[in-house]
Amino acid sequence: MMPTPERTVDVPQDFEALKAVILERKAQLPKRLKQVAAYSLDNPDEIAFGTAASIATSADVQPSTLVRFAQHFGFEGFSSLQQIFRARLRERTPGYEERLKALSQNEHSKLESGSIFNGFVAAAHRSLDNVATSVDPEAFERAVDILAKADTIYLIAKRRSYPISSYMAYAFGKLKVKYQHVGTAAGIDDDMLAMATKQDAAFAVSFSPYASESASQARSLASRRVPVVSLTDSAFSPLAESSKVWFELVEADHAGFRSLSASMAFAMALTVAIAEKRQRLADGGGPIE
Amino acid sequence: MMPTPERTVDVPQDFEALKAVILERKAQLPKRLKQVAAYSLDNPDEIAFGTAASIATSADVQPSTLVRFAQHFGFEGFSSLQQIFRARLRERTPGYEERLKALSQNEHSKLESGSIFNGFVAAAHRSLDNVATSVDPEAFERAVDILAKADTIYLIAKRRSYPISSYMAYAFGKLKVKYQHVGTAAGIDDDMLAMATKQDAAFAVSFSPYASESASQARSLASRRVPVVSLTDSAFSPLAESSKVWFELVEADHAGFRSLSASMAFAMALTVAIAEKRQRLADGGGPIE
DNA sequence: GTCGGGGTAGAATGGACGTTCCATTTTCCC
DNA sequence: GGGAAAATGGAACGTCCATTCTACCCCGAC
Repeated sequence: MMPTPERTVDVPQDFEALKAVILERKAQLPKRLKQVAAYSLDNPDEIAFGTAASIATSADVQPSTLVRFAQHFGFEGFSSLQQIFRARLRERTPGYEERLKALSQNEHSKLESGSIFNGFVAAAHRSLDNVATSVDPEAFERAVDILAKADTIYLIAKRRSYPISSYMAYAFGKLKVKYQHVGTAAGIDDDMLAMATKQDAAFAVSFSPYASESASQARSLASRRVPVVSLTDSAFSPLAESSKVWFELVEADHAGFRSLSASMAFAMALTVAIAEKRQRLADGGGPIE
Repeated sequence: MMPTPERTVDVPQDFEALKAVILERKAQLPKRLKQVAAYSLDNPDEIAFGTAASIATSADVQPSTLVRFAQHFGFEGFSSLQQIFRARLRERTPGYEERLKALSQNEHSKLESGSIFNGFVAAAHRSLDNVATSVDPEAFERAVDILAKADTIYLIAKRRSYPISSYMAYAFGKLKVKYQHVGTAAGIDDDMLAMATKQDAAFAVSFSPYASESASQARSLASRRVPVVSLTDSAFSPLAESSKVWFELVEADHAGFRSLSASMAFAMALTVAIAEKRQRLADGGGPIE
């Protein structure tokens, strides 16, 4: 009989390790065990809370298969494997709602401004969460493509959107990407835009209530076949119709003041992605490929 | 005998509701049940995962007390109360690390720009998390106080910080707070600042590498007893020494590009808090109180 | 002082749980 | 195609669980 104690050393001790091991050995697992492997990674919460019997039914295997599965990975039985799944829920970093709730319970009661501060942080978190799922990566790729190929990038933004374009202007400067910042000094904007050609491109940002200037400038550029990429907050935005690619980005708000965090993160990502693509186009733009 | 069905209507169905009910009735609970109430709110995870026996030991009561506790709140038995605690963990919004990990597993492999995008969103989240804990609410309160009492607020920011002050300028305009935006057109800045008096105040933003102008402007204002509030990224910032209140805010970065999300959220909160305090000062500034 | 009733502890109970075992089926190698 | 080894299904088992029940205790009312 083989002594058991030494086996315990390489048993996964946390969920990530377990997941890695399962994934690694999944292919070589027998049919039923593979079934359990798939189920366990797809429904970790069920494993954490369910009973062997209920999980077995749900995964369409026998309870004994669960035990064998656990033992295959070095656990003593199903129960000890289940501990890993429970620990995962215990230790999971709490959602920011909870973190901020905890925060506001501590600080907010002390000082009124604290709640304002927490409110904006929370709104920013929500916005970022939203943008992470709502931006279509393919559209993003197309936008990067258009702007990376442009000779000069025209940045169009007024009022609330202006901080975004001014960041991009700063970053483009650092990254040596040719740009024109439209919206700075009134009057010369249209003259500036009149010089744009098909070889250029524009990036326009406008949120409701839409600045009519931005819309008409975008329209004018589009009519002269200058490609326009835009960032706005609604499909009905006047910018959308003039744009080759456009992104809908709804910022969360606190007390009616909309966050800019998601737009900012988007702008940074776009800026860096453009610069990076330019780099590659410049390097690979020669004879090869 | 009283029919049971109607009792089920006011049984708490989620953790928040349960918590509220427990808190509400806690004071009037018998000794042992109060003990359980305290334990359950302090160790919700234990309730979720433990067995009645283990929880009873840990809370230093009898298992039967747990059952009575559950029944006191309208549950059929301890197990159904436990479901509430389990659901709480199940439905807890996952940490954004997990969300983004999941996201990047889907999208990133498809498109390279996706990873840039996700990276910036993640950096922004991290920044926000950091700022939520690092900003001292009392310092924030003092900053609000100084700036709310100022006649004119001078906004000082260059380069990377400029988008932040330009947002504040926009918002102050909307909120009818008198301000001067320093850093727009070169040359007239110092003339503008020369007009500042003790009745005014300044808000300066500068991150490393610090713009020497911003530092010297802040120093000049401070020497003339114009109160300065500043936002910077290090205790060694030249701004700190000139400031009555200053905030250290370290932004997370992705690929070397620092986020602006936390600074932006901070700026928004400060702006709105100032405006709100001004409102109150104006209203309550009269005879009463 | 004792009576009554809510509160509690702890043993009793019945059911469900994880696990084990073995007969059967499947897989793969000779 | 036969046979051994691995994999599987399903029943059996002993344990531990949540719950119930009953006796006891405490504490205020009369």
